[in-house]
Amino acid sequence: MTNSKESFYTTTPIYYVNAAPHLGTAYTTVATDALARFARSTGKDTWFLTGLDEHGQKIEQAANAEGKAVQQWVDEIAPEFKAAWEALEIEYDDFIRTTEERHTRGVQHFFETVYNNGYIYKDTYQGYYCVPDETFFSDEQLAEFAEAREGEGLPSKHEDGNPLCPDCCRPLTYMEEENLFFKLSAFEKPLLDYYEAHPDFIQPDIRRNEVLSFVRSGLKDLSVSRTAFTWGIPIPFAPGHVSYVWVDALLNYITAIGYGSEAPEDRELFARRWPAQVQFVGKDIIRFHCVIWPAMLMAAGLELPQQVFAHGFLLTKGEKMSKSKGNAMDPFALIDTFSTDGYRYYFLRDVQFGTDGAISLERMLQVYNADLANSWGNLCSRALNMTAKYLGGKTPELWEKTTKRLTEEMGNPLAKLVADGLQSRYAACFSAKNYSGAMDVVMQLVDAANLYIEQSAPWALAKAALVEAEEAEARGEDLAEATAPTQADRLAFVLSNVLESMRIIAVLFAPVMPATSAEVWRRLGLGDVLAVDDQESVCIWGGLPAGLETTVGEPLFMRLTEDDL
RNA sequence: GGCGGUGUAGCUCAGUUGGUCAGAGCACACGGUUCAUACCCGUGGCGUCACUGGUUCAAAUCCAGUCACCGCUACCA
Repeated sequence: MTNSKESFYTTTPIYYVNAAPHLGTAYTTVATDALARFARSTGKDTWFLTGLDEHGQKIEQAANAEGKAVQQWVDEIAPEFKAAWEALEIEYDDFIRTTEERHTRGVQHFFETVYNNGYIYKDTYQGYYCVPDETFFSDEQLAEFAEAREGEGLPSKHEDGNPLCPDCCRPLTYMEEENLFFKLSAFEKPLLDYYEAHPDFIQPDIRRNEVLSFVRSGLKDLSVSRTAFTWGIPIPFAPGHVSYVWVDALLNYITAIGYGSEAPEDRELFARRWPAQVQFVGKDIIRFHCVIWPAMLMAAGLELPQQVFAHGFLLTKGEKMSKSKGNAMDPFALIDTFSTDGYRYYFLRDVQFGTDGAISLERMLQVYNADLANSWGNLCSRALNMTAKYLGGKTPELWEKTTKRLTEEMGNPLAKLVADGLQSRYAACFSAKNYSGAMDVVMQLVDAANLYIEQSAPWALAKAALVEAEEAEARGEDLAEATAPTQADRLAFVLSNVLESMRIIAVLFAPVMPATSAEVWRRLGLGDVLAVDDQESVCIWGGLPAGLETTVGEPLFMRLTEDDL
């Protein structure tokens, strides 16, 4: 443990095992992974947590429906998620499941602590309950439904006087259930004060505003225990009660890093990791993460995470999916077509993180071909080919020798672009979770490198160098002793600039496209592992050593056509 | 109903505090080039900046109103 480094703890929500990994969960997880990789590359002591939410009535029912023991059932599902994350190159540091002992212990510790702090009390939950749907409805929900029904001239009550279920229109039953309640209402003011004092706590601002207006409208206490089923974490001081799943689930963020454990190493770990720097959530669960979660932490006397960042939804509206070829928007199918890196790039590049984004196969194909196959992949191809053809497959030896003179003579737009704050612009985008902007910054260098090749025409320099060599030989001169730069020097200069750009591009693309960046690293002769912990200095122009053996290799990204979809 | 947001080229969107702000990328068309994955480079848009009115020497950019679309308005997760 390198305690001198700054700690960076980031999380995804834990996913409910009731549904298989899908586009949405993959989106959150990829975004978190990219940020974690970026944090590592800037030297942060990074910890990336993801996991599974395995409790609750639905899980119990789903397992029962298949005639399996619940634990066995969730044990069978968990590997599906791990396989999905592996396919997406998700480099998590810890994977927590809420059925683990460390989690149970932490949740129970939390309940006892908050109970002792006076924020939990026993009361009766009263309300209308839909037996077939197994759902309680609030007075507000019923009133809204009744209004809508009456607006259509339909009855909102059954003959027996009970209201009808807003979901299924069957009559509801009045129920009473003894529950433990969390005094959420007590935190209305503290939360508002906290939001006020920490404007970045909830991001983007749109979500922050939503939360603000919600909390300002008043908070009601929250029922945090259930007695109707048993698949949950037993509450120590309330026999027969299990934790409400959301309370259980939210606590994973701290139980995974030692909360509730008396062991010295766990206490140390917790002290080091908490509070988290960034917690990613989908916009549908901000209330739990921006209201209930911070209130829970306050009640337990713990610090709040520095930021909860809510991303938008991926919309496929209007998209005619190619049903004939199977479920085209299944992550695994997309990875098969576009590769893991292509998948990761598309979702982070083409969708503004934080707002909803329209995605489609056609668009994905365009972005993949334009940015990855044509621009970045082809740049590598042409540069490595020319290096092999003109320079014998080695990075040029001239850095010290003629760089300065040739820069004065020919200019160096690539070095200038990099020196002009490229990496810092990129880093600023990552700090703002603006993945799209970060990718745009890198693409600027890719485009500039392709343009540079076109304008400096290494193939012409190669021919000129041959001519020059022949003429020198005819005169009996040795070009190696020439004082002025030769055409061969110019050729080497141009290609070394391109290769150096590729090195920096690979470093900057690595958080989003780890596999291809590592491959470019290998082809440049820089080694089998691309591991950076000081991105800023690694991205200073001129870091490519001379004399490395380069490899041409297969195209990084195969161009695709609609027939491939 | 209340609160909030959005409406800019075919598509996705940039446009800080009002004055080269009418833009970028993609897509499309044509031309050039050949190191490369039919790739790269260049050229091409008379877009009412949703509509109306107002403030100003000057508004996509501020104000008012209208229209359209969207989000939130708590306990399945």
